[in-house]
Amino acid sequence: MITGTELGDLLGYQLQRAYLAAIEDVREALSPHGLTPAKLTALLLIRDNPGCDQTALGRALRVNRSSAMKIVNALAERGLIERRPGRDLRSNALHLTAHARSRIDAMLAAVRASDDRVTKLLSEGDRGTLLRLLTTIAPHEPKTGESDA
Amino acid sequence: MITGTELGDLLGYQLQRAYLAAIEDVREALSPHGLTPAKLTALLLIRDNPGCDQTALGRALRVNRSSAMKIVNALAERGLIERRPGRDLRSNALHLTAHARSRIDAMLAAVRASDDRVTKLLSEGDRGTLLRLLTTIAPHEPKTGESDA
DNA sequence: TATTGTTATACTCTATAACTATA
DNA sequence: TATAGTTATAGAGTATAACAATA
Repeated sequence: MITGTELGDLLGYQLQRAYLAAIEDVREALSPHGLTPAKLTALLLIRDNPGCDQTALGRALRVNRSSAMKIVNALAERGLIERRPGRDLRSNALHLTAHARSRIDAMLAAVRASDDRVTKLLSEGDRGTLLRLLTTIAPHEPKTGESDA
Repeated sequence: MITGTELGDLLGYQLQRAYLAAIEDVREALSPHGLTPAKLTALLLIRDNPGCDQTALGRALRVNRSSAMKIVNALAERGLIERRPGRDLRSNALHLTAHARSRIDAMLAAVRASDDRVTKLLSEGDRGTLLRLLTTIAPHEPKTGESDA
């Protein structure tokens, strides 16, 4: 196996390696549920913000309206969300279906089990520290706005 | 801005957010050098493993031979690496060009500056801790092997 | 038989741009 | 004029599958 001596000291590089390990694990963990990690994220955002529109969802996911629509379409096709009339005639209000509500706990359990596998070499304290440091790097704040046309 | 209450406690989710923040920054930092982060990683791996072949490079990058070739082609087209005769008539030995050697320090400086920007809210000690925890999650070991046909 | 490089092809994700219907 | 949703199209990155040359 070839390696890079200098690479290991680069924080961005280690961040990517850890991210790739985590995404691979969680993708596999969610595949029996028929969802990708990104689609579950969208589902959770809709659950926590019932009635939000597609544009706001896209902003939270950091994708543009066109990409947000593909995700919403996929979730709607699977019967996990529905588009209801929105605050005006242009916008949709997104809501979970009863079917999604009955399945979302199992999906979250799969994600938590994946988190545990990925961090199995860390102590409980280290996990908390890691979560804190990562949250410092990418806080939960509104960002610039969409770069749409 | 909509947010997910439960999302912030998921380590994989925070890992992704931090990774996306970092990759966006470093991609911009490297764009004046005409390289993506993945291509600089390949360049560093070749520098640290002169004479390696494309298959070994692909394994280190966790992509298959076909994808590795695209990266090698891109670096060769930019005059940063060259294919020399390898250990047998099937394989290439990859080497940096003098041109790459003259530029790689500036590229690394750009990456380190990006690392600093991304972690600007962390103390020096926190940066070391983060690097250690991330390395624990994804150690530098040989993995399974390529899933090629 | 297995391996290296290569090519062709397809799939996923995302972006840009334009259109429509509202506001 | 601006906004929400939609559609068509294109680009980047990756994967699979096959082939030729070599081992």
